[in-house]
Order: sequence, then structure tokens, then C-alpha cells
Amino acid sequence: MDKTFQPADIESKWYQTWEEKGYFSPAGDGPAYSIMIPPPNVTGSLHMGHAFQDSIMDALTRYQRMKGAKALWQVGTDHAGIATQMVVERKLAAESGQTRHDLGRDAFLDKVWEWKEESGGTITRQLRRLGASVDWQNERFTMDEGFYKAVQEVFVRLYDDKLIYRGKRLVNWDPKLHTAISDLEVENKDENGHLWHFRYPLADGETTADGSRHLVVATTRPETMLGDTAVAVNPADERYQSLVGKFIELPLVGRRIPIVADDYVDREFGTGCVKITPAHDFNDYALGQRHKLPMINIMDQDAAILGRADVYNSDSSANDELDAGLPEAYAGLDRYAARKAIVADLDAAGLLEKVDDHALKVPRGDRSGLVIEPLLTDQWFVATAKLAEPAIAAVEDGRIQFVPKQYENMYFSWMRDIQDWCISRQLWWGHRVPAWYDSEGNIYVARNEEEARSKYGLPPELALQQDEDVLDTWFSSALWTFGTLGWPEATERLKTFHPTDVLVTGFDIIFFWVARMIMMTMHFMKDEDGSPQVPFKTVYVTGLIRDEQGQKMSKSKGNVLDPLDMIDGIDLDSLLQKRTGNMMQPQLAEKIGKATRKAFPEGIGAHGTDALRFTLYSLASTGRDINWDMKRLEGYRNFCNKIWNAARYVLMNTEGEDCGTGNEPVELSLADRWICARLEQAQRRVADAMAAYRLDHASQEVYEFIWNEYCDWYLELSKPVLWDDNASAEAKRGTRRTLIQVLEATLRLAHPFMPFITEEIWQRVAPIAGINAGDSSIMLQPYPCSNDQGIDEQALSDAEWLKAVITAIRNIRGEMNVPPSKALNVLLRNTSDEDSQRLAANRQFLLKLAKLDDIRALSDGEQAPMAATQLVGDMEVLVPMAGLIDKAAELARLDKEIAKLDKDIQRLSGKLGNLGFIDKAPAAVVEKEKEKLQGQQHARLRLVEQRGEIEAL
RNA sequence: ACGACCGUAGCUCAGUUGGUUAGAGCACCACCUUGACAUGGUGGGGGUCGGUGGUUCGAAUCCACUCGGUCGUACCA
Repeated sequence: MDKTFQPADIESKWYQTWEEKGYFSPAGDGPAYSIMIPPPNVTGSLHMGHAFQDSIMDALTRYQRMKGAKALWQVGTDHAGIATQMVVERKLAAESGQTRHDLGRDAFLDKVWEWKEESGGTITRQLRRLGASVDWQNERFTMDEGFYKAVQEVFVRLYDDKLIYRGKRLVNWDPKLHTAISDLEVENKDENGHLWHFRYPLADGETTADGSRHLVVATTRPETMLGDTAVAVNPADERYQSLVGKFIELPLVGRRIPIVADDYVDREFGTGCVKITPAHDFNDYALGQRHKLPMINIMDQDAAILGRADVYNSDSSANDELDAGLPEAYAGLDRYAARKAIVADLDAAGLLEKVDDHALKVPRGDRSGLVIEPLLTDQWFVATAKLAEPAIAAVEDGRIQFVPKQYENMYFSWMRDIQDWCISRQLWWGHRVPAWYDSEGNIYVARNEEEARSKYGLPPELALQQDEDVLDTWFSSALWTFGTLGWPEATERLKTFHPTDVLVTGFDIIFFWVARMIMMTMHFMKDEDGSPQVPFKTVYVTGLIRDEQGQKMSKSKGNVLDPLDMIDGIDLDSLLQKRTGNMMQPQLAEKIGKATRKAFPEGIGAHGTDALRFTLYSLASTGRDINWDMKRLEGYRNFCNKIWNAARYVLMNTEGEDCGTGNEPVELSLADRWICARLEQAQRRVADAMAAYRLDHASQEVYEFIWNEYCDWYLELSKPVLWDDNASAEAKRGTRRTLIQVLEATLRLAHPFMPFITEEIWQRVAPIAGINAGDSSIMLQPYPCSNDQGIDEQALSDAEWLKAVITAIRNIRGEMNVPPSKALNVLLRNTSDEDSQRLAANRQFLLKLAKLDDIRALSDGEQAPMAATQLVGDMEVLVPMAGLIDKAAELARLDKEIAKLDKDIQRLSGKLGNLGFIDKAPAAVVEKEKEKLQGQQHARLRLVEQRGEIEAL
């Protein structure tokens, strides 16, 4: 074995072996356990957040698999409609200057599929590098044929159940992407704008209460005034009460629009008069519905002003009565150009009262970054109210539980105020809406055209045209848990693995995905008795991985870390290239380059997958964001190296030796019994941590056990036995057996967290430990679990004594600057019978680990030489000072100890002097404090005595 | 504005129902290349647990207020 652990040498080898042998497929007769991977974008690449979540899922899956479960980690990818289409469009533009319209729908889709084939391997390659034990044989893609079938099925059934409808409604329109997007895809950003105040002339010679001939309205979006269909005031506002029902002469357009009264209007804000544009503002739309106002759409798909408006009644039917004419001057102008022109024209007409600076929230599309335009369009919607009810109930009654729990509130707050979900997208890449139209616009929804004809009894000669739109990507991912398992077929997989056990995901997609999955699943998946099935029993919500400064990682900030770079390492030049090459905003490159050079002057070193994973687990306290820390990654790489070297030591001492695995007689030392007891404890703690989804605690326990117990103490304690020519064969055998068997079990304990290194070592260790595993794998071995026999408490407390004596001597050495090379003669004073027994049983350990020539108890009445002292309980550990220890230094050391005790004694006696404490605290607590005080006082007495003797020297 | 979460050592984080001297890793200081490991060993220093007030015999932990940060929702045109 190499002297240092080289992860690159072993990782791909083992992954390939596991995959080839089919170890990732669910197997056995154990209880089913399943996790669905949140499908990453098929053409994307994994970021740290994926690495985090996937590492967690893999640990859970490997853990359950080893515990005997028939474990399935379902893998797959998402077609990511808008994102993927945008990438291919950009690529097309760069390569040939063409748009998708130049190519046409079919040819364009071919291009997308080509791109998917080309880039789709990135994600799966990365998953393999992370060690993900996913079931590759059943990998799914949201656009594969079977999945499309599920999507169509759901659409048709929901339509037939009247839970999907088509309607002309106000939606968030992205003028760049030319598609509707959902509320969730809109980000509201604080921006500085203006508030324009316009004078709207009153019609028919009316005047306000104070004699003015116009009303003043304020707006942040002047261009929408072309579509105004009312001015609203508060019904209780006496300034305008008399004008309600009267009319305004809309400037520039000349339309007569009514003045209406509505509680929505805040009397205090601005002038208390609001212009109402139902076709271009959500609040106005709602108000328009209440007052049955017509809706006048003045913009096209690019958000440019139309020459003629589209006019609708409040029920969305076409309105032929109102004049659809718009001023020619603005036709074809972009909304911002139109804004400028309209403001100028109103100003020229003397109708601009004032312009104020105004901070406002601007809705921007999360993909395009453009300001979203509320636009009246025909779209498909899911009526969510009915679907939400059972979905809320499932979380309320605990059939689905969020970890951590606080996210349930987030879920409830959204679900209880849920809006209908706009599911159509004006894209080409996605699941095409399974609806057909005849020339009159009648709608026929079916799985295909044929079915549409038979279902609706349409004559063969009637021409039908399929809907051009595709469905929101989240519509298909909402079916992920059951769609991946074969639904709508009643497959064996579906029966076995649904409902799934746990969903691991980020809080940012609770609304996008989690909530919708719950709604869809509960509507379509039923038990035999007809009660709805939940998609998963637990939702484990992870936090975000941020950079060292707590900033979100993003491409434009240039602070993104690629998990593979943590694993393989990357030199500075390549990292710079990666971060600044091919940027959407090249002007940021310099700044990013500088920051990158500063953060990674040497690039990034290789750390290996196991170290990366272990770091992620150690930071995985539930639901909390993580500020990524390279130093911790290094620490856990060192941990891997520690394991590697511990194994080297064990192998050196056990390979080809008699390890007693054939049930030969053995003699077990205290160390042997102790490490077994500690292993038992560690197993219990890991099991508890896993049950509570505390992977940070689980990994911490593994770390502590391996490094601080097994390596720091047990391996050292094994040396005096193995290297002692006088030790019995039984003793050596017992130690070898313990060494190898504890290591073997520990590897299994650690395997879900660090799959590669544990496999590599285990393959060599297992046969020596007496396990006949053939060419099997650690990942198929049973997980080490508690033996139910109770823990060897005697061994634990004896070992504590042993460690305390050794530590006491080391402490004197350290503080007195006694070189480690100098062997000591140590005396023990005031020993109890137990101390004597422990001394006799562990003499060799003490001599070796504390580097002693000799250690013995003082006999009765024997005078002790001048010595430096440490206490272990009541026993004094004496290191004679002659020639070694300087008087002043020992006095100083004792003073420090005494001061420490004084502080503690003061605190304890204060506590015990408090009558309230004596009266009210539980007797056991009081008793404990009393004992503590006594012990400390005792200790202090001895040290003071000792100090006096030394001072008198 | 409302709500949630967070604020513990220089840094990144633990600290489940209130009860040893508040822990870990990294960083720091001193010593040590000893036959698994210098990606190491041994010893050590370092925190008034954001602040104030309260409940309690006892508060990092519970309550109120407050400051700072993150996120979400709602926003008035």
C-alpha cells in the first residue's frame, strides 16, 4: 500500500465494478426502500448543491441497502424546457445566425435532441464520480416515451375531471422568451423608478368637490394608460363620492371610461384615484372582474404597442362595441419608447402634473431577466383548489413529514392561498399539449388525434390541429415519483416502491416541485381501498451551499465551485478559464479573475470523492445554509489518509499472522475489550443519528471513533502487545483479532459516507478478519449493528483510568518540557485496591504509551521523592523531579491547577450554599454537585500540600 | 410591513425535553521526524454563547423586547 492515500487510483475502478456487477439494482427480500432523485437538467452539470443532496441520498440508500432493504435510488433527468431551449437557440444563433423559426419546429427539435445526446452525459458522469449508487438500468428522462405517456394520461384525466381548463387570462408574459411563465418564475426586485401624476379630464363638464375639472391619477407605467378602462376611487372618499358613475375622457385616446368605487383603493396613497388597466395589471384585472370592466390589450408579444387594441369583455369574450383604435404615433413602439412618448405628449397637453422618484418592486423573469408584462393570452390552467385539500391534509396529519419541521409552515402558507397553475408554455421543447382544435376553435382533449375523434364522435373529414404549446416542465416533474416507476401501467416496480420513503431537496423548490408532486400523486395514486397515496413519507429539506463569504454561488458572481474540481483538483489557469470563459457578461471577467486568484492562488488540490462527501455530511445539520470551507475539506482529506494509514498498520500486523479467526483461544486485553465496547457505542450513535436524518452527527461519530479512539488509542495500545516478545500467543492473537475485526466493522460503519476508500481497504481486510465474501463488495455486507448484549462498562471505565494516567504523565512532560525521549520512573500514591488492580493489569500499556522505565505504587509509609504531581481521582501520579523538573516551573504549574480548582470550588460551594438550590433541585442533581465539590476540595488539598513540600525544597 | 430562520473560539459548524469546567475541525503557540500516518504525534492557549430585561434554585437552551444577517410572502396605482 502507498504511504499516502491516492483517491484517484481507486475511485473509478470500484465504481465501474459496482455498476458492472449490478450492485445498484434493488435486490433481496428485505423491505422496500426508495428514493427518487430530483431530476437534474439533462443538459446541465452538477453544482455543489447537487453534490450535497446526492451525497445525502447515497448515504441513505447505501445505509438502507446494507441494513438489508431492497433499496432503490431512482435516477433520471429532466428536459428543463425553457433552459434547454434557450441554450440550443443561443447555440444556433452563434453557429448559423438562425432562429428556431428559420429552422421550423421539427428541425429545431432534432437539434435539441442532438444537443441532449451530446451534453446529456455530463450529469450522469458526474453522478458516477460522486459514487452515487443509483439504479442505472432504469434511468428515466422526462421526455422519454413512457414518461410522455404518463404526462398525457394525467392531462387528459384532469381535463375530463374538469381540473384542467383553457382560458384567456392575465398571465406573466416574458417578452423575450415569448412564453407565459408561472408566478414562481418571476422575481420581484427592488428598483428605482418614477411615479408620474397625470390629469385625467372629467367628461360632461363634471368637477370635483374642490372645483377641479380633472382627476389626478398616479402611475409607474404610463404606457398602460392606452388600455385604461376605468378610474377607481375609494367608496368612502368624500372627495370623489359624487363622481362615482361619471366619466373620464381618456387623454390621447379619447375613450370615455367610468369612475368606479372600490375598497381596493387606498385613500391615503397619492391622490386617491387609480387608473385601471385590467389587461396589463393583476390588481386591475381583479378589480375589472368585480366591476365587469372591459379589458383592452394594447401590447403584442414583444411588449410593443399595437396599432389596434384587442378588446374583450370581462368574461374574456370578444368585444366589438368599443373602439379598438389606438393613436398611430405609438404603434410598434417598444413599451419603454412608448412610455417616453406618452409622457412627453401628456406633458405637452398640460396633463402632466408632476413626476416623483419612486422605489418599486419590478417583476423580472428569472431566465430572461426582462421585466415581465402581464398579458391577456389563452392558456391552460390546472384548477388547484380541489387538489390542494388532500395535499394539505397529508402534511397536517403527518403522513408526510418535513425535516426540519419548520418548512411545513412554508408549505401550508403557500398551499392555503394557492392560485390556479398556468401550465402551458409557448415553447417547442417539452410535452406538447394533448388537445386538438377544429377550425371553429372547439377543443378536443385526448391521448392522440384518433382518440380525440372517437371520443368526441368527430367525422374523419373534420380537420384537426394540435395545440402548439407545450406543458410547463414542472407539470411533468410533478409526476416524477410514480411516472418513473411505470405508471400508468400497474407495474411491479410501482407496487413495490411507491410511496417512496424520503425526498431530499432544497427549500427553494418546495412550491415548484414538492407541493405539486404531492397534489398530483395523491390525485392519481390510490391504495386498493381507494385512499390516496403520498409520494413520499419524509421531505428532507437541505440548505443552500454558499461560498466562503456566505454569498450564493452563481455564474455571474464567478464564485461557483465544481464538485469535480474538489475531487480531482484543478490548476489556477483552468479554473480561471472555467469561471471567466464563455460569459454572458464579459465585463465581469476581470473582477472574477482577481477574486479567483486571491481565493485559490495555487488552484485547488485533489481531495477525492470520499473527502468531499464526508465534508458535506459533516456540515449537513438539517435545513441550514452552508458556507463552504475549503479548510474543512482538507481536514477530511487528511482523515481519509488517516484511515488509509491505520489500515496499513493493521495489515502489516495481521497479514499472514494468526488472527484467531478460527475460534482459537484468545486472551483479550483491556484495550481489546474497550475498543469493542466503544465500537458498539459508535454503532448505536450512528444508528440514532441516521434515524433522525442527522448526517452531521453520524459522520462526526465515525470520525471521532476512527481517529480519536481507534487510531489515537487502540492502535497505540496494540503495539505493546504485538511487539512484546514475552506476550502470550493467546494475547497476541486476541489483539490481532480485535485489530482486524474492529477495522472491518468500522469500514462497514463508514461505508455509506465514504464508499471508495472503505471498499478498497475492506477488500484486503475482510478475508483476514475471517469473512469469506468471495468477490463480493462491502456495499452488500450487513451494516454493523448493536448486539443487544449491553456494553462492557467495566472496560470503558478501566480504559478511562488508563488514559487518564497516561494523559497525566504526558501533561507533566509537556508542561515541564521533559523530552519525549527521556524515559521516566513514575510513582503512584494513595492508590485504592482498584487502582492497584488496574495498574497490575495495564503495566505494559503504561510503560509504552507514557514512555516509562518503571511505574509502581508507593508502599505504606514509603517516603515519596520530590515530584511533579497530577491527580487521577484520588490517586496521585508522581513524576520525580530530580534532574528533570525545575522547581519554579512545577510551582507555577501547581498554582495554575489550584487556581482552576479554586474557581470551581467557589462556584460549587456558592451553588450548594443556595437554599433555593438545595430545596428545589432534584436530589440527584444536588447529590452530584456535592460529590463534585468534595472531590475538588480533596484534590485541592493534595495539590496545596504538594506545593508546600516543593516550595520548602 | 408580516413571517421564518440564523447570530456560540480567528474561520466553518455541533450543543433534541433548562442541570458536569460550553464542544469539534481548521487556524494559533510549544515540543517531537518514535518501527501506520508530518495529509502526522504530544501538550497548550483561546469563547461575559449578538444586546437588554424577565421566568427559574439554575438559562447558550424558555419568554419579552432590541440590534444585525439571510430568506420568503405581501405590497399602494
